[in-house]
Amino acid sequence: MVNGFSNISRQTPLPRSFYNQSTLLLAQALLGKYLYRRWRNSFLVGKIVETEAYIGEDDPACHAARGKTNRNAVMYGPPGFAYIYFIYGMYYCLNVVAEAKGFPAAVLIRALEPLDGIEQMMTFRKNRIVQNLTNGPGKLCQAFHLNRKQNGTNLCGEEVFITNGEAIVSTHIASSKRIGIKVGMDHQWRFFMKDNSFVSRA
DNA sequence: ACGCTGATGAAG
DNA sequence: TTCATCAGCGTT
Repeated sequence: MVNGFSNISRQTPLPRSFYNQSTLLLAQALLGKYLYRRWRNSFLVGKIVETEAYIGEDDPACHAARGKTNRNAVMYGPPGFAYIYFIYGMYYCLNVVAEAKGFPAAVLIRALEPLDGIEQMMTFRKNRIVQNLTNGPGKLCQAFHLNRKQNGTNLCGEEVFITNGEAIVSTHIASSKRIGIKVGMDHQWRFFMKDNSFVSRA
């Protein structure tokens, strides 16, 4: 144990092929996976426990609903890259680009269960309550120090990546309407772990 | 329930 | 250039 980090050996980043699949399947497949963020030769690590799918130009809630712009360009690129955008004047949200190049879709990472580097997360969040570090999309970006500099980052690289994590039983996954949007409410495209206390809301 | 905060993109 | 909007959070 050095500087609050344990010395667990990290797993191998998931390959690009993992991200090249249906956004709805990817959103569920990401549950239980581990998000790694390199920080000063150590890693901040969290288990993904809540996601949302945003799928193509026909999804009115998707940032690509009005076509390609500078802001959403990463979503139109190849899968397995980070789409990070600034929202509400003060927060960032982390998305994982899904599906083949040219089709704009992504999975929003909405909540994590902190696993390693918790002291560093507390510093970034200015909050010492573990429960309150990563239970929301803006919060987890603050805890993992993710911002516009990481927009477009290759998730098969060294700085930010996702590993196999833990196997999840499908019966432990629940779905609901997506949170914080006013359109596209006809879909249940939010997925989360039942009974995990780090999910952003019940 | 509301204020904070600023990038975004559509309208003019 | 102006303006409403916004995939959130913390405090009331």
